[in-house]
Amino acid sequence: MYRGRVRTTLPVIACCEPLTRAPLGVDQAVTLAARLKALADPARLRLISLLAASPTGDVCVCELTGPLGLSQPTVSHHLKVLHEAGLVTREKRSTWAYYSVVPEAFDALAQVLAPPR
Amino acid sequence: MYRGRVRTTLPVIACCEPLTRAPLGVDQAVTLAARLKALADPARLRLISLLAASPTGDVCVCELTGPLGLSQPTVSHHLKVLHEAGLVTREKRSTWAYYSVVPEAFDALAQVLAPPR
DNA sequence: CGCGAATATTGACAGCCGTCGATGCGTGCG
DNA sequence: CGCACGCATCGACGGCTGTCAATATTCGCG
Repeated sequence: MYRGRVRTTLPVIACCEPLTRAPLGVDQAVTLAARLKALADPARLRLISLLAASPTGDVCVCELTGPLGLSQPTVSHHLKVLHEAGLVTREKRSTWAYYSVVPEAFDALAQVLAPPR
Repeated sequence: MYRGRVRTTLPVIACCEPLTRAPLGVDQAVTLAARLKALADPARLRLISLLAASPTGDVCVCELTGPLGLSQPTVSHHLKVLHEAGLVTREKRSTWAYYSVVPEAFDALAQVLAPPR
């Protein structure tokens, strides 16, 4: 069974060929599903878009709770999930935590989802 | 709140720009998350790859339960989820049901996930 | 040192999800 | 007609998940 969270941060660029090549092994499917699951949430998608839309490319948590309309612990939770999936990076500057997207991860995902032909 | 399944089949090609443009509205985020959530499961990812790997492009349910190691009801359930998300089509021929992938849907997803720059 | 601010962690709770066995439904065949 | 087969649906169950309030942690500053 594939149940059970993937705890450690996923390898920078994870898996596999275009998804529509060979019949995806169990392990690859689990890994890819974990990363997609991290994305498959409205709040996290909006977080990603907010990070990407920033001129500087990184945003501190305090600027994210407002636009999302979620509590600070919840935002921290979502950012942690995204971080563990290797989709964002965290940089702490004194008391503030600045998050930014990892373009390579999204590039890899886009290629995996590339349609046949 | 965004809770609650998206019941009807999603529009053939759903949303939005590259995800890394404008700060994604709530509705768009919910729609996109629904489609990603349909993909974010190991069994369903393997189903997709099995469908895509078929020479004819379509596979009947009876040929899918074996490779996946899941019961027939479970496989039917996953195919239903994929169908409601607009990721696969179903065609019934007498007693058999043949499923195939919808390339346009994956193309759209790949473009939405395209990284910044 | 001690306070305040920004985050992270914990605990709790309600709702969703993947899985299976049992059952229903439609179709072709003898 | 009646049976067998392929598939979908139902009901149930255990585990996971998103959310918040409360609390812990870390850091700068006076």
